[in-house]
Amino acid sequence: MGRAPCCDRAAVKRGPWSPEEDDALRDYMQRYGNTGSWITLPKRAGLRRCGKSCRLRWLNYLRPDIRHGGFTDEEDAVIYSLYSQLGSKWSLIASQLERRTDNDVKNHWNTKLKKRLATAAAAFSSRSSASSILPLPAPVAAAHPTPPSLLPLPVPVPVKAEAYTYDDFLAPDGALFVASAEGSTSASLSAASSGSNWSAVDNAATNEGFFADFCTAAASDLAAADQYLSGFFYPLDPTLSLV
DNA sequence: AAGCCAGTCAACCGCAGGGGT
DNA sequence: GACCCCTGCGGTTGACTGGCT
Repeated sequence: MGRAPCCDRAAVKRGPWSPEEDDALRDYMQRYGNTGSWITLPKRAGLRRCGKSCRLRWLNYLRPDIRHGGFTDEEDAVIYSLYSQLGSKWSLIASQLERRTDNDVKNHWNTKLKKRLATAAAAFSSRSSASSILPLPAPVAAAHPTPPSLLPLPVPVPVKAEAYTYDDFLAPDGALFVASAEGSTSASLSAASSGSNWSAVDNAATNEGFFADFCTAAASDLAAADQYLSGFFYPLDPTLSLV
């Protein structure tokens, strides 16, 4: 037996909102706010809509304090970094971006960022002299459990302006960082405990030692490594990993 | 000009979880 | 503890749009 629907589907309008409906909801929210429940709001506002639909319309579109589209490079950097750590926690990621909604961030990721990342990964895989030993999975393919130590996130997340370079992956003594965490799915924790703070590490480490292989391969092709890394993995502020 | 196709994004759906009883 | 109600979330769908043939 299925779950009871939240409203009478035959009695409510569905699909795109008309300007008149937008006006009605906006007027109501600006006059009274949602002092009751979303379920009862349509009746109070004179709308033939499901309460959930009203909530979504208001939160994702009509609310005055949100922006649509036009994601900046810095915002992209935050999204890449947080996705690499948190997976598809869109509301959490959106909360780290000023005036962005989870739906907007999710759409932006699915339509642009994910493809950009896959294209770059494929490009690196095909041109790297060491590509034969690189499994090169799509680095963002698998969402993984959120490390408890990463939460709660500071607001807003500080982000370095520049992207990673190969040098960022060298330990202070010049050794490759990942050499000490090869194959470990908790590489990010190792990074944190050793004073590093590379969000990319955890992401890459979820892929069966991919990152260790990558660094080994990259040692013979630094230019390719730089190109691959820059623009996709960004160092975060140390406090993010060391809560 | 018409048809096709890929990209974009608003909206829907079902589930999880919190709070109240 | 069990149940119900409601909100919030993430995955998915489908309408729309613009570019290409």
